Amino acid sequence: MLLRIDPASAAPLFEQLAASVRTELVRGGIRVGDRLPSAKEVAAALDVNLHTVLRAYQSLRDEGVVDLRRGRGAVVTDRAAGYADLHREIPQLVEHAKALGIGPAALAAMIKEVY
Amino acid sequence: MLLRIDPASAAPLFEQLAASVRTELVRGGIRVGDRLPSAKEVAAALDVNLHTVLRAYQSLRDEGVVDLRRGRGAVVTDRAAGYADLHREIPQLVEHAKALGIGPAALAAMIKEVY
DNA sequence: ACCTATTTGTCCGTATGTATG
DNA sequence: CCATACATACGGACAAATAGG
Repeated sequence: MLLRIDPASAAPLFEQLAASVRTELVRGGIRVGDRLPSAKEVAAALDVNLHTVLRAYQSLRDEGVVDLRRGRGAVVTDRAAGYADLHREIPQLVEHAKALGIGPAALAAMIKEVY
Repeated sequence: MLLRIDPASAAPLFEQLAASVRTELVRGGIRVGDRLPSAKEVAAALDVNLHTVLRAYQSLRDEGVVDLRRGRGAVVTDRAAGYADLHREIPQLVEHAKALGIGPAALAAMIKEVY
Protein backbone atom coordinates (compact mmCIF):
# COMPACT_ATOMS: atom_id res chain seq x y z
CA MET A 1 0.00 0.00 0.00
CA LEU A 2 1.37 3.37 -0.95
CA LEU A 3 -0.35 6.59 -0.10
CA ARG A 4 0.93 9.64 -1.85
CA ILE A 5 0.43 13.36 -1.96
CA ASP A 6 1.54 15.83 -4.58
CA PRO A 7 2.78 19.09 -3.03
CA ALA A 8 2.34 20.79 -6.39
CA SER A 9 -1.32 19.84 -6.70
CA ALA A 10 -3.94 22.45 -6.00
CA ALA A 11 -6.23 19.84 -4.51
CA PRO A 12 -6.51 19.87 -0.72
CA LEU A 13 -4.22 17.44 1.06
CA PHE A 14 -7.04 15.56 2.75
CA GLU A 15 -8.73 15.00 -0.61
CA GLN A 16 -5.50 13.84 -2.15
CA LEU A 17 -5.15 11.37 0.68
CA ALA A 18 -8.69 10.08 0.28
CA ALA A 19 -8.17 9.81 -3.47
CA SER A 20 -4.95 7.94 -2.88
CA VAL A 21 -6.76 5.39 -0.76
CA ARG A 22 -9.44 4.96 -3.42
CA THR A 23 -6.75 4.48 -6.04
CA GLU A 24 -5.15 1.79 -3.93
CA LEU A 25 -8.53 0.10 -3.62
CA VAL A 26 -8.84 0.03 -7.38
CA ARG A 27 -5.24 -1.03 -7.83
CA GLY A 28 -5.69 -3.85 -5.37
CA GLY A 29 -3.11 -2.58 -2.92
CA ILE A 30 -5.86 -2.36 -0.32
CA ARG A 31 -8.62 -4.93 -0.03
CA VAL A 32 -11.89 -5.33 1.81
CA GLY A 33 -11.22 -6.06 5.47
CA ASP A 34 -7.82 -4.47 5.44
CA ARG A 35 -6.96 -1.92 8.07
CA LEU A 36 -5.51 1.34 6.88
CA PRO A 37 -2.35 2.51 8.60
CA SER A 38 -3.15 4.64 11.62
CA ALA A 39 -3.57 8.33 10.99
CA LYS A 40 -0.56 8.96 13.16
CA GLU A 41 1.63 6.74 11.02
CA VAL A 42 0.45 8.29 7.78
CA ALA A 43 0.92 11.76 9.16
CA ALA A 44 4.48 10.96 10.17
CA ALA A 45 5.30 9.19 6.91
CA LEU A 46 3.98 11.97 4.68
CA ASP A 47 4.87 14.79 7.03
CA VAL A 48 1.38 16.17 7.22
CA ASN A 49 -0.73 17.00 10.20
CA LEU A 50 -2.62 14.27 12.03
CA HIS A 51 -5.90 16.11 11.51
CA THR A 52 -5.40 16.20 7.79
CA VAL A 53 -5.20 12.42 7.70
CA LEU A 54 -8.14 12.03 10.06
CA ARG A 55 -10.20 14.31 7.87
CA ALA A 56 -9.37 12.16 4.86
CA TYR A 57 -10.33 9.03 6.78
CA GLN A 58 -13.56 10.65 7.94
CA SER A 59 -14.52 11.58 4.41
CA LEU A 60 -13.93 7.97 3.39
CA ARG A 61 -16.11 6.93 6.28
CA ASP A 62 -18.85 9.29 5.08
CA GLU A 63 -18.64 7.57 1.71
CA GLY A 64 -19.03 4.25 3.43
CA VAL A 65 -15.65 3.04 2.23
CA VAL A 66 -14.17 2.46 5.66
CA ASP A 67 -15.41 1.76 9.13
CA LEU A 68 -13.74 4.18 11.49
CA ARG A 69 -13.59 3.46 15.19
CA ARG A 70 -11.65 4.64 18.17
CA GLY A 71 -8.82 2.43 19.20
CA ARG A 72 -9.30 0.19 16.19
CA GLY A 73 -8.56 2.32 13.18
CA ALA A 74 -9.98 2.42 9.68
CA VAL A 75 -11.15 -0.90 8.26
CA VAL A 76 -12.24 -1.22 4.65
CA THR A 77 -15.90 -2.20 4.44
CA ASP A 78 -17.47 -4.56 1.95
CA ARG A 79 -19.16 -1.54 0.45
CA ALA A 80 -15.77 -0.83 -1.08
CA ALA A 81 -16.06 -4.00 -3.13
CA GLY A 82 -17.07 -1.87 -6.08
CA TYR A 83 -13.54 -0.59 -6.23
CA ALA A 84 -12.23 -4.11 -6.56
CA ASP A 85 -14.62 -4.58 -9.48
CA LEU A 86 -13.09 -1.57 -11.16
CA HIS A 87 -9.77 -3.19 -10.43
CA ARG A 88 -10.78 -5.92 -12.85
CA GLU A 89 -12.75 -3.89 -15.38
CA ILE A 90 -10.34 -1.07 -16.03
CA PRO A 91 -7.37 -3.13 -17.29
CA GLN A 92 -9.78 -5.08 -19.46
CA LEU A 93 -11.13 -1.89 -21.02
CA VAL A 94 -7.64 -0.56 -21.54
CA GLU A 95 -6.61 -3.73 -23.36
CA HIS A 96 -9.59 -3.51 -25.67
CA ALA A 97 -8.85 0.13 -26.39
CA LYS A 98 -5.24 -0.69 -27.17
CA ALA A 99 -6.34 -3.39 -29.59
CA LEU A 100 -8.39 -0.78 -31.39
CA GLY A 101 -5.54 1.69 -31.52
CA ILE A 102 -7.27 4.11 -29.19
CA GLY A 103 -4.86 6.24 -27.17
CA PRO A 104 -5.25 7.13 -23.50
CA ALA A 105 -6.42 10.68 -24.16
CA ALA A 106 -9.05 9.54 -26.63
CA LEU A 107 -10.24 6.83 -24.25
CA ALA A 108 -10.44 9.25 -21.38
CA ALA A 109 -12.42 11.65 -23.56
CA MET A 110 -14.88 8.88 -24.41
CA ILE A 111 -15.29 8.03 -20.75
CA LYS A 112 -16.06 11.63 -19.93
CA GLU A 113 -18.48 11.86 -22.83
CA VAL A 114 -20.45 8.84 -21.71
CA TYR A 115 -20.33 9.91 -18.10
CA MET B 1 -33.44 32.87 14.38
CA LEU B 2 -32.03 31.38 17.53
CA LEU B 3 -29.21 28.91 17.54
CA ARG B 4 -28.56 27.15 20.78
CA ILE B 5 -26.19 24.70 22.35
CA ASP B 6 -26.57 22.72 25.52
CA PRO B 7 -23.32 22.50 27.49
CA ALA B 8 -24.72 19.55 29.42
CA SER B 9 -25.46 17.53 26.31
CA ALA B 10 -23.12 14.72 25.38
CA ALA B 11 -23.65 15.44 21.70
CA PRO B 12 -20.76 17.18 19.94
CA LEU B 13 -21.09 20.95 19.68
CA PHE B 14 -20.92 20.99 15.91
CA GLU B 15 -23.77 18.50 15.73
CA GLN B 16 -25.81 20.46 18.20
CA LEU B 17 -25.30 23.52 16.04
CA ALA B 18 -26.32 21.71 12.87
CA ALA B 19 -29.34 20.29 14.67
CA SER B 20 -30.23 23.74 15.90
CA VAL B 21 -30.24 25.05 12.34
CA ARG B 22 -32.45 22.17 11.21
CA THR B 23 -34.82 22.86 14.07
CA GLU B 24 -35.05 26.49 13.04
CA LEU B 25 -35.81 25.38 9.49
CA VAL B 26 -38.69 23.29 10.79
CA ARG B 27 -39.84 26.04 13.14
CA GLY B 28 -39.82 28.54 10.32
CA GLY B 29 -37.21 30.77 11.90
CA ILE B 30 -35.03 30.16 8.87
CA ARG B 31 -36.40 29.92 5.36
CA VAL B 32 -35.16 28.94 1.93
CA GLY B 33 -32.92 31.65 0.54
CA ASP B 34 -32.00 32.99 3.94
CA ARG B 35 -28.39 33.48 4.81
CA LEU B 36 -27.19 32.03 8.08
CA PRO B 37 -25.22 34.33 10.34
CA SER B 38 -21.52 34.16 9.61
CA ALA B 39 -19.57 31.53 11.45
CA LYS B 40 -17.66 34.27 13.18
CA GLU B 41 -20.83 35.82 14.53
CA VAL B 42 -22.21 32.52 15.77
CA ALA B 43 -18.90 31.64 17.37
CA ALA B 44 -18.82 34.92 19.22
CA ALA B 45 -22.48 34.74 20.24
CA LEU B 46 -22.29 31.20 21.58
CA ASP B 47 -18.72 31.42 22.75
CA VAL B 48 -17.51 28.48 20.75
CA ASN B 49 -14.62 28.18 18.39
CA LEU B 50 -14.94 29.44 14.83
CA HIS B 51 -13.92 26.05 13.47
CA THR B 52 -16.67 24.33 15.38
CA VAL B 53 -19.28 26.50 13.67
CA LEU B 54 -17.66 26.02 10.28
CA ARG B 55 -17.75 22.28 10.79
CA ALA B 56 -21.45 22.45 11.55
CA TYR B 57 -22.04 24.54 8.43
CA GLN B 58 -19.98 22.14 6.34
CA SER B 59 -21.99 19.18 7.55
CA LEU B 60 -25.16 21.03 6.58
CA ARG B 61 -23.59 21.66 3.20
CA ASP B 62 -22.85 17.94 2.85
CA GLU B 63 -26.53 17.31 3.52
CA GLY B 64 -27.42 19.78 0.79
CA VAL B 65 -29.21 22.06 3.22
CA VAL B 66 -27.06 25.10 2.63
CA ASP B 67 -24.85 26.46 -0.10
CA LEU B 68 -21.54 27.43 1.44
CA ARG B 69 -19.22 29.85 -0.30
CA ARG B 70 -16.31 32.04 0.62
CA GLY B 71 -17.14 35.66 1.10
CA ARG B 72 -20.84 34.95 0.80
CA GLY B 73 -21.69 32.73 3.69
CA ALA B 74 -24.22 29.95 4.12
CA VAL B 75 -27.42 30.27 2.10
CA VAL B 76 -30.31 27.88 2.60
CA THR B 77 -30.98 25.90 -0.58
CA ASP B 78 -34.36 24.90 -1.94
CA ARG B 79 -33.45 21.36 -1.04
CA ALA B 80 -34.25 22.39 2.51
CA ALA B 81 -37.88 22.90 1.51
CA GLY B 82 -38.70 19.56 3.10
CA TYR B 83 -38.08 21.15 6.45
CA ALA B 84 -40.69 23.79 5.73
CA ASP B 85 -43.14 21.02 4.96
CA LEU B 86 -42.53 19.56 8.39
CA HIS B 87 -43.08 23.05 9.67
CA ARG B 88 -46.68 22.74 8.47
CA GLU B 89 -47.26 19.07 9.22
CA ILE B 90 -46.04 18.88 12.76
CA PRO B 91 -48.40 21.42 14.35
CA GLN B 92 -51.27 19.80 12.50
CA LEU B 93 -50.38 16.39 13.90
CA VAL B 94 -50.01 17.81 17.36
CA GLU B 95 -53.45 19.38 17.18
CA HIS B 96 -55.03 16.13 16.14
CA ALA B 97 -53.25 14.31 18.93
CA LYS B 98 -54.47 16.86 21.46
CA ALA B 99 -58.01 16.44 20.22
CA LEU B 100 -57.68 12.74 20.91
CA GLY B 101 -56.28 13.30 24.38
CA ILE B 102 -52.90 11.89 23.42
CA GLY B 103 -50.04 13.33 25.46
CA PRO B 104 -46.64 14.35 24.11
CA ALA B 105 -44.84 11.30 25.44
CA ALA B 106 -47.41 8.92 23.98
CA LEU B 107 -47.30 10.72 20.65
CA ALA B 108 -43.51 10.61 20.58
CA ALA B 109 -43.61 6.91 21.36
CA MET B 110 -45.97 6.34 18.45
CA ILE B 111 -43.69 8.25 16.13
CA LYS B 112 -40.73 6.14 17.16
CA GLU B 113 -42.75 2.99 16.78
CA VAL B 114 -43.77 3.81 13.24
CA TYR B 115 -40.32 5.07 12.35
C1' DA C 1 -10.39 49.00 -12.40
C1' DC C 2 -8.85 48.89 -7.62
C1' DC C 3 -8.85 48.25 -2.99
C1' DT C 4 -10.66 46.56 1.32
C1' DA C 5 -13.37 43.97 4.41
C1' DT C 6 -15.82 39.84 4.97
C1' DT C 7 -16.24 34.92 5.00
C1' DT C 8 -15.25 30.34 4.20
C1' DG C 9 -11.25 26.74 3.21
C1' DT C 10 -7.33 24.53 4.60
C1' DC C 11 -3.54 23.35 7.47
C1' DC C 12 -0.96 23.23 11.48
C1' DG C 13 -0.42 22.75 16.54
C1' DT C 14 -2.04 21.45 21.20
C1' DA C 15 -4.97 19.44 24.50
C1' DT C 16 -8.36 16.38 26.32
C1' DG C 17 -11.74 12.78 25.97
C1' DT C 18 -13.30 8.03 24.84
C1' DA C 19 -13.53 3.49 22.90
C1' DT C 20 -10.70 -0.56 21.72
C1' DG C 21 -7.61 -4.22 22.50
C1' DC D 1 -4.18 -0.86 33.97
C1' DC D 2 -2.15 0.66 29.89
C1' DA D 3 -1.03 1.75 25.13
C1' DT D 4 -3.25 2.69 20.80
C1' DA D 5 -6.22 5.35 17.80
C1' DC D 6 -9.89 8.06 16.57
C1' DA D 7 -13.17 12.29 18.18
C1' DT D 8 -13.75 16.71 19.48
C1' DA D 9 -12.58 21.37 20.59
C1' DC D 10 -9.73 25.21 20.91
C1' DG D 11 -6.29 28.39 18.92
C1' DG D 12 -3.49 30.59 15.23
C1' DA D 13 -2.14 31.45 10.46
C1' DC D 14 -2.64 32.15 5.69
C1' DA D 15 -5.14 31.51 1.28
C1' DA D 16 -8.96 32.31 -1.83
C1' DA D 17 -13.47 33.82 -3.24
C1' DT D 18 -17.00 37.19 -2.76
C1' DA D 19 -19.15 41.60 -2.09
C1' DG D 20 -19.13 46.44 -1.68
C1' DG D 21 -17.24 50.98 -1.90
